[in-house]
Amino acid sequence: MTKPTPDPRHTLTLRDVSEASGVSEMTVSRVLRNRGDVSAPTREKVLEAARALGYVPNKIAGALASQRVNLVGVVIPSLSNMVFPEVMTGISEILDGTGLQPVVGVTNYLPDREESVIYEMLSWRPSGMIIAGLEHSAASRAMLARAGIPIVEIMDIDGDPINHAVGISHRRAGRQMAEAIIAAGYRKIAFLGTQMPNDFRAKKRLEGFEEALAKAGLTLIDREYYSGGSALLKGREMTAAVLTRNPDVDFLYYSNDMIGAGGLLYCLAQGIDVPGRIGLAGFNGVELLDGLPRKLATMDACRLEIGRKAARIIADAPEAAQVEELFPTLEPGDTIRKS
Amino acid sequence: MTKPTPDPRHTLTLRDVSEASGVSEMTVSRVLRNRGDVSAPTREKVLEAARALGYVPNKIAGALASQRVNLVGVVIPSLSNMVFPEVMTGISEILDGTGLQPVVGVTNYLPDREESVIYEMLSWRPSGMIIAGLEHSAASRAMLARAGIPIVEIMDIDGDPINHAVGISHRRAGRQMAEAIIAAGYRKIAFLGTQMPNDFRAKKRLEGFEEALAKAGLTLIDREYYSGGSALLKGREMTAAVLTRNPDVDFLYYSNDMIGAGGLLYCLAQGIDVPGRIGLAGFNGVELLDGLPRKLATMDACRLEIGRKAARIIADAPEAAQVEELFPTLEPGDTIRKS
DNA sequence: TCTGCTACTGTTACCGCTAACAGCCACCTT
DNA sequence: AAGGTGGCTGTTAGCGGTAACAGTAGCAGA
Repeated sequence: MTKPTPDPRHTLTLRDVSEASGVSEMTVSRVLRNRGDVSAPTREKVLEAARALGYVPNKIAGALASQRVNLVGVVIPSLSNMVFPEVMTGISEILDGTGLQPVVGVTNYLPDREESVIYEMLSWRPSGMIIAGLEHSAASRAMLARAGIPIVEIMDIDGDPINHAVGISHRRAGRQMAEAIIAAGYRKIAFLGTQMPNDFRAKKRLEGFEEALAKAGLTLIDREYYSGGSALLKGREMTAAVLTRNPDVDFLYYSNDMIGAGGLLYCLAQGIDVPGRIGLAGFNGVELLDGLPRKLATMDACRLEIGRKAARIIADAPEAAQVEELFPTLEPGDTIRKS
Repeated sequence: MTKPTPDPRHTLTLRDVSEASGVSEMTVSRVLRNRGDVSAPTREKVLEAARALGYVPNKIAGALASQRVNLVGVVIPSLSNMVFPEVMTGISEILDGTGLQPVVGVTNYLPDREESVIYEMLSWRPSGMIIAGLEHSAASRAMLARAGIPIVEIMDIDGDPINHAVGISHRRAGRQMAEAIIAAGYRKIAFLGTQMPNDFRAKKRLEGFEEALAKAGLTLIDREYYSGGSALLKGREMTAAVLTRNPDVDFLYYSNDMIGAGGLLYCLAQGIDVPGRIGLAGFNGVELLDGLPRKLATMDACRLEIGRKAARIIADAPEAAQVEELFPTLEPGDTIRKS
């Protein structure tokens, strides 16, 4: 319970260290950054003084003078989604070796908020930006395009990137899942997903899904949306609703694993034969699924790898814009009949 | 797929806007910050020019000149924990109205990493710092103490804060849970938790728990630790292991809800009578629990409120150090016998 | 002995913005 | 008419570092 400032003096600057060690500020700066030649004894003296004083460099001044900022902005829609923390892990993993540091901004799926987060971040002149999705306001795109730094849009590649992009085709992912379901013999298929008008990737998956259904002469026999609340619980509730409305449905396609898991638990509790009577599938490949009584069919979104590749692009800052497509694998689990 | 810099010129500065609008840089600065008196026509002209050019202010220069940084450092052990995203929500909620902005740093429960994250953050001279836990290296404590900004340690209050603190007593939480369990008539109690040597809060809960057991003349009849992997799955596995070793155990106390949920699913699948034959309890009150077939007993850690209060302290920057204790409520759910 | 080079340290001029203060003008006031 | 007074705009001097360049000393080679 000490006071925050035990020492009444001003915050320390290079000058303080310089005076304490008897060399110029420039030499102190060199020692602290490990740049240029400094004799061993001087270096020792300086480090000693800096340590004794508890000096912490001022990066604001440093960045202004050197025109270099070791920050990478990362803009994502949500932290509670389970998927973005994993992307962050991939990013940190790569950035850790480069002296670059990620700074996270959260948009809550709101375009306005995204715009202000981007603006705020750019005003700190980061070395690069990583942003989820390809859909941004015109102003956001313009800001990013003229920032003069590498921009990487992640998660999705179905669209026109500002600069670089790393992700999967959600449209294709939806299509693939539909094809697998149809091949397994299911015909009365329902969709259950988020209401969120701004979850463009879920929307694209559904588009691809319906496209493939149409090609097989099928249409969704029901759809159910939710927003907010406990995803697991919503999964149960929505599943109950669909099964009541359409007792003859034979497949439930969920827009994410969490609600899929809720649905699975519900079906099992009802004693429904899964995957015989009803099949289930989600999307994402969250590790949570490993602990369920039965393994939910899903598709891995390559989150870790997306984070890694995006960070690598920022670190390398290649001249030419690149688009890296990753290919998610369909994991049939135990909730789709073996055809 | 445009190039990142459509315009070959240097990045824009106040001077560019000033020239474009025919007024001094100072006036532009005033308009852009909404500070001081500027005539309506001038303001219009400046805003127009800034918008047309796509000017984004340089906060680095601004911060250096004004000695004010609208950043709040938030240091947490992990993002995938489910608990910290909620704390972040509380923080953002309050900070949103103040012009302050949170910047997250993740330590992965490593003291060394915590130290460097703190150092890095302080070097940006934030307006305040929010840090999880009371246990930090001597160097970390020293840096924070002499930073001259409000420091709020969150989650825990069993210890000696550097400055402010907001949290619950985990020792007391453990004790309370033990008392409830004993009161319900359980006697053969086992603990299942994380191995993590640096999860001090889980450790304190266990201490409090054992303390209360001891007072009733009981000791844990078994304990099982894990690290890494899917918590839900680990919960199943550990539960199986404990039940095999000690078929007569009658209560399983989990260090978090996720493994508790795994244990619950396992017990239900085995047809074990919960809470008759075996009782279960976790810790945290994660919303996931709402979707389980049966509601797991738990204790709410007040995460949202902790985030809010911490942010409020930073925003108000009170002179006197304050310690705010919150009191978690025990939610018996359906997995403890009604005594 | 003088030159040239290397190893080390210091000096100067900013980086882009803002605090503080200094005008200037129109309009009152007395 | 002299002296406020407020509204608006500009000037100056940094903020705390770093790039670029300028010494200085010591030593090897010619």
